[in-house]
Amino acid sequence: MEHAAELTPKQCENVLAFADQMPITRQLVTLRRDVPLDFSLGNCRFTGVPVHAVRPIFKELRLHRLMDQLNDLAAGEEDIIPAAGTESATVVGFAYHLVDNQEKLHALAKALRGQPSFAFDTETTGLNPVGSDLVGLSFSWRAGEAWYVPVRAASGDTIPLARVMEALGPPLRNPAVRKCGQNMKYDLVVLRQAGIEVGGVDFDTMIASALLSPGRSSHGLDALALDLCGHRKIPTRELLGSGRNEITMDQVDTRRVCEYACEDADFTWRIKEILEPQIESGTVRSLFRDTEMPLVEVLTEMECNGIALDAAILADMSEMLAGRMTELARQIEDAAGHPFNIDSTKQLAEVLFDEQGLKPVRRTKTGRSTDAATLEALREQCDNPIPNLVLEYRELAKLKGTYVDPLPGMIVAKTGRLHASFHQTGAITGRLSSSDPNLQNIPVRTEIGRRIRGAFVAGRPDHVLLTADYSQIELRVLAHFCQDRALLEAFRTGQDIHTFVAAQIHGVTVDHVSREQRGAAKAVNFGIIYGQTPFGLSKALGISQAEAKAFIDMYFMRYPGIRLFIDGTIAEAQRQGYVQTLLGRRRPVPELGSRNLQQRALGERIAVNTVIQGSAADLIKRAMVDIHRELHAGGHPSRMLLQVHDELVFETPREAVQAEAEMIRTRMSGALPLDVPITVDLNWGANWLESK
DNA sequence: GTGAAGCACT
DNA sequence: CTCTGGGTGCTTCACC
Repeated sequence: MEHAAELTPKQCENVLAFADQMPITRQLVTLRRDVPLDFSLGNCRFTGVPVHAVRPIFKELRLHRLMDQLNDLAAGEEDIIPAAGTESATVVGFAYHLVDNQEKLHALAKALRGQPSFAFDTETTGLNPVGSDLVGLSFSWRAGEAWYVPVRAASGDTIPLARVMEALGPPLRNPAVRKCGQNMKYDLVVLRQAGIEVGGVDFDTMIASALLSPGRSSHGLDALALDLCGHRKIPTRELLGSGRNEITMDQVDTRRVCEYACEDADFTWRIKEILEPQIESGTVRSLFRDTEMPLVEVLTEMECNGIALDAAILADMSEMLAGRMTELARQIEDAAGHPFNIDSTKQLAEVLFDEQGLKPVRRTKTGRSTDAATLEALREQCDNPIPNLVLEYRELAKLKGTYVDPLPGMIVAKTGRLHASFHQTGAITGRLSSSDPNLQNIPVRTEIGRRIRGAFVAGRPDHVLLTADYSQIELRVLAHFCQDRALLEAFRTGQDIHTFVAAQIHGVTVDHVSREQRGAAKAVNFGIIYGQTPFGLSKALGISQAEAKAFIDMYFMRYPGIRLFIDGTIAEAQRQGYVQTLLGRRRPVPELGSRNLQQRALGERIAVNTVIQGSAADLIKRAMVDIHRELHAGGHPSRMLLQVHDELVFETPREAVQAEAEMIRTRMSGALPLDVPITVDLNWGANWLESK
């Protein structure tokens, strides 16, 4: 028997190398009969090789066509999977089962009901869980063994979805059966749309990894399987292709999806077995168990809820912006004397600096900067109209291209709403991030930008959007950490903190503080959080560096506790190599070990900022979990829609808004016990703009 | 496809 | 003398 295959010489080399180092303990499964094979790969010839020795070679090299041929060869030996409990200790292999009839389905469901815990994964038609359809589910509760249940396939019969849900729904819902998964929120959203609310959400490997190894570059399953298990997973690209030829999972041959999906569940289980003991014995146990894992379900619900958008408002804005941008473009090109692409920084730099003779302010890595700060400086230094026109053009282009035009197209047809993704491991500090679309950077600063917020509306009759903002949360966290008496006192007496600080620094009473004095105090207050330098402050306030330095010195003299906190935090980071937030979230700060002065300064800023920003993130996460529980306890009609770092947005019936606001205020201000009061500002209205 | 520049938010 | 605020995600251009 000879099976020729088109292999590159390099692949042949790999096969031979792999076959050579294939110890007998790497045999995947024990075949009932050995079928010696003679075959050739390219110009390499193999003779008398047992099937079971060649299978792992093909598998490791992802030679699916050859695997198919091999399976044909071994026809009649389908049942090569050792029955439970019979596998020998030397078998370290893969036993992946395709559940393609009712009997197998019921056997699986029965097995799942009997497990104290299992890993599961879903395959879908898309990357965004809302609006994607379920293609199949995979399960595993023992390393090396997994099951795949197709519910939607390109070819071949599948068991009707209703039957699958009937069988698998009970074990999935059962809170007594602990579930683990990789990025479980994704699967929870998918299954919720299929009518299943998964219970017993217990262990997310992605989140565990993020807490245990915050310095890792990736917490993806592929990376974890490689690093923790030494296993190179089938790349998704191999099933779906890439670019214009990309297909969806429901178009892939079910047997190949089975291999892929089972591998996901299998390795999720193996990784959970590795990480769980580390979580349970480590300092992050409570953070993981009491905050991050419960938050998975909160975010699942937020994503399913989505937020309504008034597309007509944005359509009007788009037209208005287009008109104004055309006008600006014409004026810019008139001034330049010829048409050019204003969006191109390279072309703009040529116009400004080569043709118009303006003096470059700052260099970028590749050329001369044309950013907003540069254009503002150019506007001041000459009467050329172009910088100012470009500034306005840029503002409008940003709003139109990033928000006004794309957002309406992202409304999910089935719900009529926007469903952003919130990423729990997105930010190294512990903050959430948002994407597809990012609803955490909707404009608010400029008048025209704010109008976009007006398009985010309460989507149900007689409802309002209710927003709850932590007031000065990072400064309160700072006050809590540094225990500076003056700062604590300011918050305890309910002062406007910037006015208060300005009054203390200038030695006047709060009612004698000028606008400028308050603005300067505010800039310094924020600067402390971000690790600002005299240079940065002087730029922010338009004062000299000497003045800025004097102001900062005065600040630290007035609040010596802050200086001690900053120095102590940096020293701790140097000693331990990492910093820690209120709830014990860690972040390594390797920059502090750098020989580069600039890098070390960055490390110092990172250390201080992470403690403050990360602790504020801990706080709002706790509040979200508490509020979610209260909402589910019953009697509360509000839905949580968005989180924007220090703000939560809810949709609430107008008649209940007062009571809901008070409940939310209580939960948010009581989320964690700080040594300063935590105040929450609540506002509501028909849209996000009115509720601010 | 990838990196850089620029900019929206907190 | 040089550098000079933490953390994200998205769009566009330019280049490979």
